[in-house]
Amino acid sequence: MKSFPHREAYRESISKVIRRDLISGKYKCDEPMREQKLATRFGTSRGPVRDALMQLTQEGILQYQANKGVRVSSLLTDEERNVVVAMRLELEKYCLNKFVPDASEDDFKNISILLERLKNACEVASLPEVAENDLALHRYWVAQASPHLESTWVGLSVRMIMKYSRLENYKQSIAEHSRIVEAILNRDIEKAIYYLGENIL
Amino acid sequence: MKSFPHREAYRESISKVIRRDLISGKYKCDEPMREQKLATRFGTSRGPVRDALMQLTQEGILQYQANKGVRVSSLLTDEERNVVVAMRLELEKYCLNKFVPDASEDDFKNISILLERLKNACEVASLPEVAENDLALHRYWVAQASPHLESTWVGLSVRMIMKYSRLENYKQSIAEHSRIVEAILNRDIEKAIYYLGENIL
DNA sequence: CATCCGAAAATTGTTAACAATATATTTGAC
DNA sequence: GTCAAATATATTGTTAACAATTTTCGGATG
Repeated sequence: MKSFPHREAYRESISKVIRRDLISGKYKCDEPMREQKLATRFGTSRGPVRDALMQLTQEGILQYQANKGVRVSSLLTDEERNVVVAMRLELEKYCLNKFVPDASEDDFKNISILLERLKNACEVASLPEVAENDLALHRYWVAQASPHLESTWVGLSVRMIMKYSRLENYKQSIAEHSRIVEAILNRDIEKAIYYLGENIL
Repeated sequence: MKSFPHREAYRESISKVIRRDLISGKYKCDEPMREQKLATRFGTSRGPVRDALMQLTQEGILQYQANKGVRVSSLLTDEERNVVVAMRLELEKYCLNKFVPDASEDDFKNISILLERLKNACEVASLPEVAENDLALHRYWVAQASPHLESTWVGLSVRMIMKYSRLENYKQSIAEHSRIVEAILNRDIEKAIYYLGENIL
């Protein structure tokens, strides 16, 4: 039994956990993130933790100051959020256009699974779970259509979701995503993009 | 004489140099970047080099594979580039709208200096210099208007410029930026944004 | 000659110790 | 008691050594 398949799981898995904590509001705004504390929490040395923190800084949800470490970044202003929304929508529309015609049966199956997971999370009504599965679903077609732009998309989406999450409308979230996925399964690009526009705002 | 004012210059300065090298095509596509080689080149250990490489990876110009390090990322497709252009334009329009009304005399002076530098670089006709000063000028109003979105902007802009640079039209670049800056100095937002749209594409 | 296997080399991933900086605490003068 | 300087503590930045993985290369085998 291997404890880690490819060693590089560390950086990614640590940043994933911290990202989730940030989305679920576990850290206050401007609160400093201490490397040693996180390192002991994750059972590693400070190295991989620093990697993860730097990645999140680049995504924009943490803020770095020389010799002072990173703090939780202040939220976007309403105007900034609008810009981010517009950019994300632009990006994701392109991805759907690209993804829908070429999608395989496997893709359809994967999307259905992700939608199911989102539904479950919504029924349990656990905000961080909902956020994670919401992003995972969208991320799927982004990654398939354009690996190049995936990291850009992550940065935009996470910060958009942190500002204020409509995600608390669990029923609505289920309905919106069901419509999008249904349109995709029918290879109806127009409809998929239309419902996407209703979902992302 | 201090050898480094705030220690954290390393990460930033190293990534700046590597970014310039990448823009000027010093590395072939898919070429692996060896950490030790870079470390000796910059006279540091591998640590700061890894930091810089990870940052550039997050910007999207390098590509990471577990246990294999980073390679030069393949270029955007034409379609992807169009999306990136649209996103950057969206972002930068917002920044100009925000920046122009509130800009101080110091801001005007700084912009004029940056424009002058760009002109000089264009006359020397050194592509990497032109690219750097082009980005530095645009970056100024982005940073002033929205520090939150600065790193997002950097990622978009660098990848846009790497794809194919209209920058080789040195005369045109000077004219375009002169017009933008002139409009800004007159606090004419409409015109500034109009000329920006002509410049970014 | 091609190919598979294994050892050696090169490279990345992680760690702990050390250096430099920032923060908190104490001390002392007034 | 208050403020400032000095000291101690905590935290980040860097490094070199070690561990794990990947790549390279030589040789045995068919």
